[in-house]
Amino acid sequence: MPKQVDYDSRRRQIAEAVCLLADEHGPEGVSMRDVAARAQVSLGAVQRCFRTKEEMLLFAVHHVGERVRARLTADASLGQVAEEVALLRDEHRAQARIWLAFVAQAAVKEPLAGPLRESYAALHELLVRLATESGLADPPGEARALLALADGLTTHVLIGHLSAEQAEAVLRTHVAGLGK
Amino acid sequence: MPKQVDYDSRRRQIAEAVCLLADEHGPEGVSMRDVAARAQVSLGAVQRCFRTKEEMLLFAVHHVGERVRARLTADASLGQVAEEVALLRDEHRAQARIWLAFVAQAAVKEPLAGPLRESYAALHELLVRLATESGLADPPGEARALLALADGLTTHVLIGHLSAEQAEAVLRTHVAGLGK
DNA sequence: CTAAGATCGATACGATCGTATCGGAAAAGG
DNA sequence: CCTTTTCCGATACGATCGTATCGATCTTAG
Repeated sequence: MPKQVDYDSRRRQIAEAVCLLADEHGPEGVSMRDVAARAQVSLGAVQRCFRTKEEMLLFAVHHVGERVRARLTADASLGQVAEEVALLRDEHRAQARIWLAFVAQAAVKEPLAGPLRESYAALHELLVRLATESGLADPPGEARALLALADGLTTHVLIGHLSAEQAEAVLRTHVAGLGK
Repeated sequence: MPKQVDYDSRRRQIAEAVCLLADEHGPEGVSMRDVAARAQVSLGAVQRCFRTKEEMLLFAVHHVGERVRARLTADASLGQVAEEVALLRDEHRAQARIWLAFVAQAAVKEPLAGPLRESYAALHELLVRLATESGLADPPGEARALLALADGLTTHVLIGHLSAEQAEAVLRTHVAGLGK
Protein backbone atom coordinates (compact mmCIF):
# COMPACT_ATOMS: atom_id res chain seq x y z
CA MET A 1 0.00 0.00 0.00
CA PRO A 2 1.29 3.41 -0.95
CA LYS A 3 1.27 6.76 0.73
CA GLN A 4 -1.48 7.43 3.26
CA VAL A 5 -2.59 10.92 4.17
CA ASP A 6 -4.37 12.23 7.26
CA TYR A 7 -7.35 13.75 5.54
CA ASP A 8 -9.00 14.87 8.74
CA SER A 9 -6.15 17.09 9.84
CA ARG A 10 -5.88 18.46 6.35
CA ARG A 11 -9.59 19.20 6.38
CA ARG A 12 -9.11 21.23 9.54
CA GLN A 13 -6.15 23.02 8.03
CA ILE A 14 -8.29 23.94 5.03
CA ALA A 15 -11.15 24.99 7.27
CA GLU A 16 -8.82 27.45 8.95
CA ALA A 17 -8.00 28.95 5.59
CA VAL A 18 -11.69 29.16 4.77
CA CYS A 19 -12.24 31.11 7.97
CA LEU A 20 -9.42 33.52 7.27
CA LEU A 21 -10.81 34.25 3.83
CA ALA A 22 -14.45 34.34 4.92
CA ASP A 23 -13.40 36.97 7.43
CA GLU A 24 -12.09 39.10 4.60
CA HIS A 25 -14.55 38.58 1.76
CA GLY A 26 -17.52 36.69 3.14
CA PRO A 27 -18.06 32.98 2.69
CA GLU A 28 -19.53 33.27 -0.78
CA GLY A 29 -16.55 35.32 -1.81
CA VAL A 30 -13.97 32.66 -1.04
CA SER A 31 -12.88 30.63 -4.04
CA MET A 32 -11.48 27.13 -3.97
CA ARG A 33 -8.26 28.44 -5.46
CA ASP A 34 -7.80 31.10 -2.81
CA VAL A 35 -8.50 28.55 -0.11
CA ALA A 36 -5.91 26.24 -1.56
CA ALA A 37 -3.34 29.00 -1.72
CA ARG A 38 -4.04 30.09 1.86
CA ALA A 39 -3.84 26.55 3.16
CA GLN A 40 -0.58 26.05 1.24
CA VAL A 41 -1.89 23.09 -0.70
CA SER A 42 -2.81 22.56 -4.32
CA LEU A 43 -6.30 23.00 -5.68
CA GLY A 44 -6.42 19.27 -6.29
CA ALA A 45 -5.71 18.59 -2.62
CA VAL A 46 -8.70 20.68 -1.60
CA GLN A 47 -10.87 18.85 -4.08
CA ARG A 48 -9.76 15.53 -2.69
CA CYS A 49 -10.73 16.57 0.81
CA PHE A 50 -14.10 17.99 -0.16
CA ARG A 51 -16.04 16.73 -3.14
CA THR A 52 -17.74 20.11 -3.52
CA LYS A 53 -17.44 23.67 -2.31
CA GLU A 54 -20.62 23.41 -0.28
CA GLU A 55 -19.18 20.40 1.52
CA MET A 56 -16.14 22.47 2.38
CA LEU A 57 -18.19 25.36 3.71
CA LEU A 58 -20.31 23.01 5.77
CA PHE A 59 -17.24 21.57 7.38
CA ALA A 60 -15.92 25.05 8.06
CA VAL A 61 -19.15 26.11 9.79
CA HIS A 62 -19.01 23.09 12.03
CA HIS A 63 -15.35 23.81 12.70
CA VAL A 64 -16.04 27.37 13.83
CA GLY A 65 -18.86 26.21 16.05
CA GLU A 66 -16.52 23.80 17.76
CA ARG A 67 -13.96 26.50 18.38
CA VAL A 68 -16.41 28.89 19.97
CA ARG A 69 -17.97 26.17 22.07
CA ALA A 70 -14.56 25.04 23.26
CA ARG A 71 -13.79 28.47 24.67
CA LEU A 72 -17.05 28.57 26.58
CA THR A 73 -17.15 25.47 28.71
CA ALA A 74 -14.23 26.83 30.68
CA ASP A 75 -16.22 29.83 31.88
CA ALA A 76 -18.57 29.74 34.81
CA SER A 77 -21.07 32.55 35.26
CA LEU A 78 -23.91 33.63 33.02
CA GLY A 79 -22.30 36.98 32.49
CA GLN A 80 -18.94 35.59 31.52
CA VAL A 81 -20.48 33.19 29.05
CA ALA A 82 -22.63 35.92 27.55
CA GLU A 83 -19.66 38.20 27.06
CA GLU A 84 -17.75 35.36 25.51
CA VAL A 85 -20.60 34.55 23.14
CA ALA A 86 -20.90 38.18 22.13
CA LEU A 87 -17.32 38.05 20.80
CA LEU A 88 -16.90 41.70 21.66
CA ARG A 89 -13.20 41.67 22.29
CA ASP A 90 -11.06 42.89 19.45
CA GLU A 91 -9.20 39.65 19.09
CA HIS A 92 -12.48 37.84 18.45
CA ARG A 93 -13.75 40.31 15.89
CA ALA A 94 -12.68 37.99 13.10
CA GLN A 95 -14.57 35.06 14.57
CA ALA A 96 -17.62 37.26 14.92
CA ARG A 97 -17.46 38.26 11.28
CA ILE A 98 -17.12 34.66 10.20
CA TRP A 99 -20.04 33.64 12.35
CA LEU A 100 -22.28 36.39 11.01
CA ALA A 101 -21.26 35.57 7.48
CA PHE A 102 -22.26 31.96 7.89
CA VAL A 103 -25.49 32.84 9.64
CA ALA A 104 -26.53 35.07 6.77
CA GLN A 105 -25.57 32.43 4.29
CA ALA A 106 -27.57 29.85 6.20
CA ALA A 107 -30.69 32.01 6.12
CA VAL A 108 -30.64 31.62 2.37
CA LYS A 109 -28.86 28.30 1.84
CA GLU A 110 -30.74 25.86 4.03
CA PRO A 111 -28.12 23.09 4.24
CA LEU A 112 -25.71 25.41 6.06
CA ALA A 113 -28.26 25.97 8.80
CA GLY A 114 -27.87 22.49 10.25
CA PRO A 115 -24.47 22.89 11.92
CA LEU A 116 -25.41 26.39 13.02
CA ARG A 117 -28.57 25.20 14.78
CA GLU A 118 -26.47 22.55 16.43
CA SER A 119 -24.11 25.17 17.81
CA TYR A 120 -26.93 27.41 18.97
CA ALA A 121 -28.67 24.50 20.67
CA ALA A 122 -25.50 23.70 22.58
CA LEU A 123 -25.10 27.30 23.68
CA HIS A 124 -28.74 27.45 24.70
CA GLU A 125 -28.39 24.32 26.76
CA LEU A 126 -25.33 25.69 28.51
CA LEU A 127 -27.10 28.95 29.33
CA VAL A 128 -30.18 27.11 30.59
CA ARG A 129 -28.02 25.11 32.98
CA LEU A 130 -26.33 28.24 34.30
CA ALA A 131 -29.64 30.06 34.59
CA THR A 132 -31.11 27.18 36.54
CA GLU A 133 -28.13 27.12 38.90
CA SER A 134 -28.64 30.82 39.45
CA GLY A 135 -32.19 30.14 40.56
CA LEU A 136 -33.78 32.22 37.84
CA ALA A 137 -37.43 31.84 36.93
CA ASP A 138 -37.99 30.60 33.35
CA PRO A 139 -34.41 29.59 32.52
CA PRO A 140 -35.20 28.69 28.88
CA GLY A 141 -36.69 32.10 28.27
CA GLU A 142 -33.82 33.94 29.91
CA ALA A 143 -31.35 31.84 27.98
CA ARG A 144 -33.04 32.66 24.69
CA ALA A 145 -33.11 36.35 25.53
CA LEU A 146 -29.48 36.46 26.57
CA LEU A 147 -28.32 34.58 23.49
CA ALA A 148 -30.33 36.78 21.14
CA LEU A 149 -29.19 39.95 22.88
CA ALA A 150 -25.56 38.90 22.68
CA ASP A 151 -25.92 38.03 19.02
CA GLY A 152 -27.67 41.27 18.20
CA LEU A 153 -25.07 43.33 20.01
CA THR A 154 -22.29 41.55 18.18
CA THR A 155 -23.93 42.34 14.88
CA HIS A 156 -24.39 45.99 15.77
CA VAL A 157 -20.75 46.28 16.71
CA LEU A 158 -19.67 44.69 13.44
CA ILE A 159 -21.82 47.11 11.47
CA GLY A 160 -20.42 49.99 13.41
CA HIS A 161 -23.74 51.01 14.90
CA LEU A 162 -22.42 50.44 18.41
CA SER A 163 -18.98 50.55 19.90
CA ALA A 164 -17.72 47.50 21.73
CA GLU A 165 -17.91 49.46 24.96
CA GLN A 166 -21.54 50.42 24.44
CA ALA A 167 -22.45 46.83 23.66
CA GLU A 168 -20.62 45.57 26.70
CA ALA A 169 -22.43 48.06 28.89
CA VAL A 170 -25.81 46.98 27.57
CA LEU A 171 -24.96 43.34 28.12
CA ARG A 172 -23.72 43.94 31.67
CA THR A 173 -26.82 45.90 32.55
CA HIS A 174 -29.05 43.15 31.26
CA VAL A 175 -27.18 40.45 33.16
CA ALA A 176 -27.20 42.55 36.31
CA GLY A 177 -30.96 42.90 36.06
CA LEU A 178 -31.49 39.15 35.84
CA GLY A 179 -31.69 38.71 39.58
CA LYS A 180 -34.89 40.76 39.32
CA MET B 1 -34.20 67.23 -26.82
CA PRO B 2 -35.04 63.59 -27.30
CA LYS B 3 -36.63 61.07 -25.01
CA GLN B 4 -36.27 61.63 -21.28
CA VAL B 5 -36.65 58.80 -18.79
CA ASP B 6 -37.51 58.88 -15.09
CA TYR B 7 -34.38 57.22 -13.80
CA ASP B 8 -35.38 57.52 -10.19
CA SER B 9 -38.54 55.51 -10.50
CA ARG B 10 -36.67 52.94 -12.55
CA ARG B 11 -34.01 52.74 -9.90
CA ARG B 12 -36.67 51.92 -7.36
CA GLN B 13 -38.19 49.33 -9.65
CA ILE B 14 -34.78 47.71 -10.02
CA ALA B 15 -34.19 47.89 -6.29
CA GLU B 16 -37.37 45.90 -5.79
CA ALA B 17 -36.03 43.22 -8.09
CA VAL B 18 -32.75 43.22 -6.19
CA CYS B 19 -34.65 42.60 -2.98
CA LEU B 20 -36.66 39.75 -4.42
CA LEU B 21 -33.51 38.06 -5.64
CA ALA B 22 -31.48 38.83 -2.51
CA ASP B 23 -34.21 37.13 -0.55
CA GLU B 24 -33.68 33.99 -2.61
CA HIS B 25 -29.93 33.80 -3.14
CA GLY B 26 -28.35 36.42 -0.93
CA PRO B 27 -27.11 39.79 -2.19
CA GLU B 28 -23.83 38.49 -3.53
CA GLY B 29 -25.71 35.82 -5.43
CA VAL B 30 -27.77 38.22 -7.50
CA SER B 31 -26.40 38.94 -10.95
CA MET B 32 -27.03 42.03 -13.01
CA ARG B 33 -28.67 39.86 -15.64
CA ASP B 34 -31.09 38.26 -13.20
CA VAL B 35 -31.95 41.67 -11.79
CA ALA B 36 -32.66 42.98 -15.26
CA ALA B 37 -34.88 40.01 -16.06
CA ARG B 38 -36.77 40.32 -12.78
CA ALA B 39 -37.30 44.05 -13.25
CA GLN B 40 -38.45 43.41 -16.82
CA VAL B 41 -35.81 45.66 -18.32
CA SER B 42 -32.72 45.02 -20.39
CA LEU B 43 -29.28 44.58 -18.94
CA GLY B 44 -28.30 47.84 -20.56
CA ALA B 45 -31.08 49.68 -18.75
CA VAL B 46 -29.75 48.47 -15.41
CA GLN B 47 -26.28 49.58 -16.35
CA ARG B 48 -27.55 53.01 -17.27
CA CYS B 49 -29.22 53.38 -13.89
CA PHE B 50 -26.24 52.18 -11.90
CA ARG B 51 -22.70 52.52 -13.11
CA THR B 52 -21.62 49.49 -11.11
CA LYS B 53 -23.12 46.58 -9.24
CA GLU B 54 -21.99 47.94 -5.90
CA GLU B 55 -23.81 51.18 -6.64
CA MET B 56 -26.95 49.17 -7.30
CA LEU B 57 -26.66 47.21 -4.06
CA LEU B 58 -26.05 50.38 -2.12
CA PHE B 59 -29.19 51.91 -3.48
CA ALA B 60 -31.11 48.73 -2.65
CA VAL B 61 -29.93 48.80 0.96
CA HIS B 62 -31.05 52.34 1.35
CA HIS B 63 -34.35 51.44 -0.28
CA VAL B 64 -35.03 48.61 2.17
CA GLY B 65 -34.18 50.82 5.09
CA GLU B 66 -36.71 53.37 3.92
CA ARG B 67 -39.43 50.75 3.63
CA VAL B 68 -38.90 49.40 7.12
CA ARG B 69 -38.71 52.86 8.61
CA ALA B 70 -41.91 53.87 6.82
CA ARG B 71 -43.86 51.08 8.49
CA LEU B 72 -42.63 52.08 11.92
CA THR B 73 -43.54 55.69 12.36
CA ALA B 74 -47.20 54.73 12.34
CA ASP B 75 -46.84 52.63 15.50
CA ALA B 76 -46.93 54.05 18.95
CA SER B 77 -45.70 51.94 21.85
CA LEU B 78 -42.26 50.56 22.53
CA GLY B 79 -43.60 47.04 22.31
CA GLN B 80 -45.32 47.55 18.99
CA VAL B 81 -42.25 49.10 17.45
CA ALA B 82 -40.04 46.34 18.77
CA GLU B 83 -42.27 43.65 17.33
CA GLU B 84 -42.33 45.48 14.04
CA VAL B 85 -38.56 45.79 13.96
CA ALA B 86 -38.18 42.14 14.73
CA LEU B 87 -40.00 41.30 11.49
CA LEU B 88 -41.35 38.15 13.08
CA ARG B 89 -44.55 37.91 11.12
CA ASP B 90 -44.50 35.51 8.21
CA GLU B 91 -45.25 38.18 5.65
CA HIS B 92 -42.11 40.05 6.70
CA ARG B 93 -39.84 37.04 6.60
CA ALA B 94 -38.54 38.07 3.21
CA GLN B 95 -37.65 41.56 4.41
CA ALA B 96 -35.89 40.03 7.38
CA ARG B 97 -33.80 37.80 5.13
CA ILE B 98 -32.89 40.73 2.91
CA TRP B 99 -31.92 42.80 5.89
CA LEU B 100 -29.75 40.11 7.38
CA ALA B 101 -28.13 39.48 4.03
CA PHE B 102 -27.15 43.11 3.69
CA VAL B 103 -25.97 43.33 7.27
CA ALA B 104 -23.65 40.40 6.76
CA GLN B 105 -22.40 41.87 3.53
CA ALA B 106 -21.78 45.18 5.22
CA ALA B 107 -19.67 43.57 7.92
CA VAL B 108 -17.24 42.62 5.20
CA LYS B 109 -17.80 45.27 2.53
CA GLU B 110 -17.47 48.54 4.39
CA PRO B 111 -19.21 50.84 1.86
CA LEU B 112 -22.50 49.01 2.38
CA ALA B 113 -22.42 49.77 6.08
CA GLY B 114 -23.17 53.45 5.59
CA PRO B 115 -26.86 53.23 4.70
CA LEU B 116 -27.32 50.51 7.30
CA ARG B 117 -25.90 52.62 10.09
CA GLU B 118 -28.21 55.38 8.95
CA SER B 119 -31.22 53.12 9.30
CA TYR B 120 -30.13 51.83 12.67
CA ALA B 121 -29.52 55.34 13.93
CA ALA B 122 -33.05 56.33 12.92
CA LEU B 123 -34.51 53.32 14.69
CA HIS B 124 -32.44 54.03 17.76
CA GLU B 125 -33.62 57.60 17.85
CA LEU B 126 -37.25 56.52 17.57
CA LEU B 127 -36.86 54.03 20.40
CA VAL B 128 -35.11 56.57 22.59
CA ARG B 129 -38.00 58.97 22.14
CA LEU B 130 -40.53 56.32 23.06
CA ALA B 131 -38.49 55.17 26.01
CA THR B 132 -38.24 58.72 27.28
CA GLU B 133 -41.97 59.22 26.96
CA SER B 134 -42.48 56.03 28.97
CA GLY B 135 -40.41 57.52 31.74
CA LEU B 136 -37.73 54.86 31.65
CA ALA B 137 -34.34 55.38 33.21
CA ASP B 138 -31.46 55.35 30.72
CA PRO B 139 -33.47 55.53 27.48
CA PRO B 140 -30.42 55.20 25.20
CA GLY B 141 -29.34 52.02 26.92
CA GLU B 142 -32.81 50.50 26.84
CA ALA B 143 -33.16 51.43 23.20
CA ARG B 144 -29.89 49.76 22.34
CA ALA B 145 -30.86 46.64 24.24
CA LEU B 146 -34.28 46.43 22.66
CA LEU B 147 -32.93 46.94 19.16
CA ALA B 148 -30.22 44.34 19.61
CA LEU B 149 -32.61 41.88 21.19
CA ALA B 150 -35.09 42.27 18.35
CA ASP B 151 -32.35 41.85 15.78
CA GLY B 152 -30.93 38.80 17.46
CA LEU B 153 -34.33 37.18 17.76
CA THR B 154 -35.03 37.81 14.10
CA THR B 155 -31.78 36.15 13.18
CA HIS B 156 -32.48 33.14 15.35
CA VAL B 157 -35.89 32.70 13.77
CA LEU B 158 -34.38 32.89 10.29
CA ILE B 159 -31.83 30.25 11.17
CA GLY B 160 -34.51 28.05 12.61
CA HIS B 161 -33.08 28.09 16.09
CA LEU B 162 -36.25 29.66 17.45
CA SER B 163 -39.83 29.63 16.31
CA ALA B 164 -41.54 32.95 15.69
CA GLU B 165 -43.74 32.27 18.71
CA GLN B 166 -40.77 31.68 21.01
CA ALA B 167 -39.11 34.84 19.79
CA GLU B 168 -42.28 36.84 20.26
CA ALA B 169 -42.64 35.54 23.79
CA VAL B 170 -39.10 36.54 24.67
CA LEU B 171 -39.61 39.99 23.24
CA ARG B 172 -42.91 40.51 25.09
CA THR B 173 -41.38 39.39 28.36
CA HIS B 174 -38.50 41.80 27.94
CA VAL B 175 -40.78 44.72 27.12
CA ALA B 176 -43.08 43.87 30.02
CA GLY B 177 -40.11 43.94 32.36
CA LEU B 178 -39.08 47.42 31.25
CA GLY B 179 -41.29 49.13 33.80
CA LYS B 180 -38.98 47.54 36.38
C1' DC C 1 -39.74 67.39 -41.91
C1' DT C 2 -35.36 67.04 -40.26
C1' DA C 3 -31.43 66.87 -37.50
C1' DA C 4 -29.65 66.04 -32.87
C1' DG C 5 -29.26 63.53 -29.01
C1' DA C 6 -30.96 60.42 -25.43
C1' DT C 7 -32.20 55.73 -24.86
C1' DC C 8 -32.27 51.21 -26.26
C1' DG C 9 -30.93 46.20 -26.25
C1' DA C 10 -27.85 42.98 -28.28
C1' DT C 11 -23.41 41.55 -28.36
C1' DA C 12 -18.41 41.19 -27.11
C1' DC C 13 -14.75 40.64 -23.83
C1' DG C 14 -11.84 39.25 -20.31
C1' DA C 15 -11.77 37.36 -15.86
C1' DT C 16 -12.95 34.06 -12.58
C1' DC C 17 -15.52 30.49 -10.91
C1' DG C 18 -16.46 25.20 -9.63
C1' DT C 19 -15.44 20.99 -11.33
C1' DA C 20 -13.41 17.18 -14.18
C1' DT C 21 -9.50 14.89 -16.04
C1' DC C 22 -5.04 12.86 -16.44
C1' DG C 23 -0.14 11.60 -16.64
C1' DG C 24 3.38 11.16 -13.42
C1' DA C 25 5.62 10.91 -8.67
C1' DA C 26 5.90 8.46 -4.44
C1' DA C 27 5.56 4.70 -1.30
C1' DA C 28 4.60 0.14 0.42
C1' DG C 29 3.94 -5.04 -0.45
C1' DG C 30 5.46 -8.93 -3.26
C1' DC D 1 13.19 -4.78 -8.21
C1' DC D 2 8.84 -4.13 -9.67
C1' DT D 3 4.08 -3.86 -9.43
C1' DT D 4 0.23 -1.70 -7.44
C1' DT D 5 -2.18 1.67 -5.28
C1' DT D 6 -2.61 6.22 -3.56
C1' DC D 7 -1.75 10.92 -3.94
C1' DC D 8 -0.18 14.80 -6.49
C1' DG D 9 -0.70 19.19 -9.03
C1' DA D 10 -1.19 21.08 -13.54
C1' DT D 11 -4.27 21.74 -16.98
C1' DA D 12 -8.79 21.84 -19.41
C1' DC D 13 -13.61 22.96 -19.71
C1' DG D 14 -17.86 25.17 -19.69
C1' DA D 15 -20.55 28.41 -17.39
C1' DT D 16 -21.34 32.82 -15.54
C1' DC D 17 -20.00 37.03 -14.00
C1' DG D 18 -19.41 42.49 -14.36
C1' DT D 19 -18.51 45.67 -17.66
C1' DA D 20 -17.73 47.95 -22.21
C1' DT D 21 -19.13 48.92 -26.81
C1' DC D 22 -21.99 50.05 -30.66
C1' DG D 23 -25.39 50.66 -34.20
C1' DA D 24 -30.44 51.04 -34.29
C1' DT D 25 -34.49 53.43 -32.66
C1' DC D 26 -37.26 56.76 -30.90
C1' DT D 27 -38.41 61.46 -29.30
C1' DT D 28 -38.44 66.24 -29.53
C1' DA D 29 -36.78 71.03 -30.61
C1' DG D 30 -36.37 74.00 -34.50
